[in-house]
Amino acid sequence: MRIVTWNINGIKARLELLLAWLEQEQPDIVCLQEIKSVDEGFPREAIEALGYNVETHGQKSWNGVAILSKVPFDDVQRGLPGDDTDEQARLIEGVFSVPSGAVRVCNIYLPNGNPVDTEKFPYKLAWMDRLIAFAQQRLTFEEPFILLGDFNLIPTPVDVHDPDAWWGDALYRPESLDRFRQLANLGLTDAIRAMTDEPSYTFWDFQAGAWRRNAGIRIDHLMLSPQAADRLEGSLVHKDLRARDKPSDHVPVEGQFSF
DNA sequence: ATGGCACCAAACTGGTGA
Repeated sequence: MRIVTWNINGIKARLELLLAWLEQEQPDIVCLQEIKSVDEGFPREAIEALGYNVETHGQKSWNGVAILSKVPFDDVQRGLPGDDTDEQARLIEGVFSVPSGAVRVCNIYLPNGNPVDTEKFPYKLAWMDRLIAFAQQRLTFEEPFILLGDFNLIPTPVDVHDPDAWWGDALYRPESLDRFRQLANLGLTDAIRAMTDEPSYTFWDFQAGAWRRNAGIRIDHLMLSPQAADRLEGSLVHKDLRARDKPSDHVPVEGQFSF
């Protein structure tokens, strides 16, 4: 089973590229972030026509997440628990049946957190604290659990073209990294790092010739419970998509599993 | 080098992103 995370930076702006890529690659489950659309505006029919089931958790203009799956959904949950006042659409989770049992796939768009001297940064940290509690609960199921998405977090210096320039950014500073390590130390395996030591960037800014200079960062991750990590067969960053016409600034990141 | 580019809502400019 091929499971993908992709921040598409606007479903309306990226629909043509998404449809062509789905037809070409035929992934089993695709988790999208930053759909920037309300549920009613999401082009579900065009995606369903390619054989996918579609579940969305949308929002006007910003944020928004969706899961596309060839396997039917057994269950869907929307929103990160722990703060009833949080109205930002940043989490959707699906449960799927596979021959060996159930697979739980949780798709997140973790807050960016910049600038750090605004309320955006404490919001990011509080969101991460809630995510740690959520993941801890999910891990008690002792089942294949895949927490994937745009984490807006650079795990190590290998994951950034210029560590000194980025140090202090909300994506790469002690408060953010502490929480990411707490999350990983619950027992989650980074699917890319389990397979390669190469930098494996997943984002290149639209600005300043970042793609041309390979000035990238690795911020899109698949984090695996032990039961999911045991089934990991490979991983892949679809870097070629960054060179297409009208690309997203993020590329798809794929985990391959023996489910 | 805080600007550069791209998206969205919806004025023809500003908010947001990373």
